[in-house]
Amino acid sequence: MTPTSSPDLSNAPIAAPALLGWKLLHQTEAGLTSGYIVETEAYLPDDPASHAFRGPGKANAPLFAEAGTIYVYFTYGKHYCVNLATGPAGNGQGVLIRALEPVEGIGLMQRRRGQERLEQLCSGPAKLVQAMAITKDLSGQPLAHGQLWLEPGFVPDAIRRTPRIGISQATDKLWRFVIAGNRFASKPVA
DNA sequence: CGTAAGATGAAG
DNA sequence: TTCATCTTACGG
Repeated sequence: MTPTSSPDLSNAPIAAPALLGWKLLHQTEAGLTSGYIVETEAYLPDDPASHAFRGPGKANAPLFAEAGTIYVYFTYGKHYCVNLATGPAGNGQGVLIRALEPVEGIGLMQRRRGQERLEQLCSGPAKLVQAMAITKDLSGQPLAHGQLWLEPGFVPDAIRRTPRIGISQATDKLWRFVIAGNRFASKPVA
């Protein structure tokens, strides 16, 4: 099976595993950084753990935009995380990008993170945002070549599903997707 | 208005 | 296990 030219973002639980293996790229003045997506989570409109659950607000509006819109949120007083909106416009759902396998701009990412080990560079939703220097300015914008965009990578041979990390509601749903055995995940799974 | 809790990470 | 440190949502 070969990668298609764009991932299926029609529905979060489909998009989340479909995004695994895709390369996420970010271009800044400092340089290009990129990595293969190795861990994602799906969030749905009627999902109490989702930022979209209580309807559109100031910060979460991009989740209700058309598929492929970038949603960057701030949390815990110091961290940013990045999502891609999925589903039709008006439907609040998306996929949280939780970990990357570093590919390009590794030196730049190491400097931004103050961290040498590749396994710790992008092994968490806020880590990869820091490594790639993704900012809230991108929230609400579409994926765009030369800014933040996706390119085909590889097709994972095995994907594991687990409960999502860091939530207190809907913990029974298996909406976290990880490439089996990948050592760049936030919490690797066999 | 005041306040609590949050899709986290790093240090102790 | 604790704490940093800010935004938003919700209660009074």
